[in-house]
Amino acid sequence: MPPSDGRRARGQRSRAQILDSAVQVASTHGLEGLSIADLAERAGVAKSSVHSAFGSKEGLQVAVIARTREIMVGLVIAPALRAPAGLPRLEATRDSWLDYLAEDVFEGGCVLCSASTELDARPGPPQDAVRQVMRDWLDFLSDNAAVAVQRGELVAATDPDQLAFELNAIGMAANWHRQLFGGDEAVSRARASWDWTLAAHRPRTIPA
Amino acid sequence: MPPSDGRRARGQRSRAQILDSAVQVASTHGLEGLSIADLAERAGVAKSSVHSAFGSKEGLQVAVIARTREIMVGLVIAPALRAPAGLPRLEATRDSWLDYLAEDVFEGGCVLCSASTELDARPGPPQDAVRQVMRDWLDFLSDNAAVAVQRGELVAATDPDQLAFELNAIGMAANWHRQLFGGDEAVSRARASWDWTLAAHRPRTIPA
DNA sequence: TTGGTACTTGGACGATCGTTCGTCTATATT
DNA sequence: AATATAGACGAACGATCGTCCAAGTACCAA
Repeated sequence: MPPSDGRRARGQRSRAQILDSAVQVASTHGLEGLSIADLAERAGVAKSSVHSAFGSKEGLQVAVIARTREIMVGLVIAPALRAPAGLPRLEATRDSWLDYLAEDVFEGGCVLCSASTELDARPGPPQDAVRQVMRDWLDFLSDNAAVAVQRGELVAATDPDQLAFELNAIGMAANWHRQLFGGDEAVSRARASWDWTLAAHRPRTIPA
Repeated sequence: MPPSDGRRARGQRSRAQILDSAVQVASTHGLEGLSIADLAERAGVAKSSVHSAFGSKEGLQVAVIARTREIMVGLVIAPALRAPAGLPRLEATRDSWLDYLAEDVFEGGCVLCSASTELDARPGPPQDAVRQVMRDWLDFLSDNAAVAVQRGELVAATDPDQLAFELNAIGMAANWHRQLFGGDEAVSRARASWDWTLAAHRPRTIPA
């Protein structure tokens, strides 16, 4: 409790601590619903400390987006990268993503989903940040779809960008449905949709 | 300018006027971003007038949701009802919905899409209102899918609720993608996905 | 040991928030 | 014509917002 450790280390640790609770708050109250005073109280520090740690509320929002990206990469992308690029990696992404949603990592659901919707009409650095994150995410899906096509795991007629659009739509809808209506129906439906969609693009297979 | 008309009529007209601009503001700044002072200034009335017209900010939010539902019904549901129930009505819904999105009726995109995401972790009357609206919407899709199955327009193996989940996911993703990235790519991709998905469930047809 | 740096703190700033109140006027009712 | 009412109004409420500033303190490097 007393500041026996280095000020620098303590500062960064404090910043990370604030950020983690900020991510949780943002998942339920949105990026605009973040309150510096509230975060300070949660972390047990002065309000001005929170402010100076991020420069401004906008800086805090950008930091929350960056931190959320880190978490998402660790929980969804990293496990998928253990599978070979192409169709296996897409299937692994399906599993890691839906598991991530089913486990309610964030109290209010996927922060990137809500943040990208919240900011989609409000230009500025936070919007730029979340747009880039989602762009990278769509590219990740599209790139693996392209590899799958190249390897013959999916039919040549498959449009990688179109497939990425559809798979992302299903996952985001799963988060939306689960948060709004509750239960496990959303995740199971999303899994069925991913399976169905991928199967429909496989060669030598007639979709049921 | 001078209040020559009836007070009652003027009151209701003023309320409707405020509500319409509130819907526009909500599409960009969210339901929580609504400011009574801002709406009063836009309508040229006193701040207290706006407040008393809706009772509270929460009442204003519920009224905005109800008004948005009316607009959506008029622009999306009503045109679709001119087509026969079942597959034709689903296809008409695809057209009216995607046209509605492409025309940018709301500056910040579909209010129901953003509101349902914004409120999905904040219980209360506004959340109840938007949940019911979305429930009705999903039922509308599901009911027509069921009719289509019953009439043999879609294969018997089709799960109406599953199909409604997927079609809704595509449309909401279209709104999301269009708002975040701009352009017409989102709408055209959504149209292709609707077509593809419906075609895949039609009998005697092998999806390409 | 001595500066300089990094971080925290409490206090205060103006602005804006939703809300409440008393009052006035034009309308509707009788 | 007399009365009740609905709507709009301006002023002010306390609370909270993000931001800024001056001071204090523990760390680091010289």
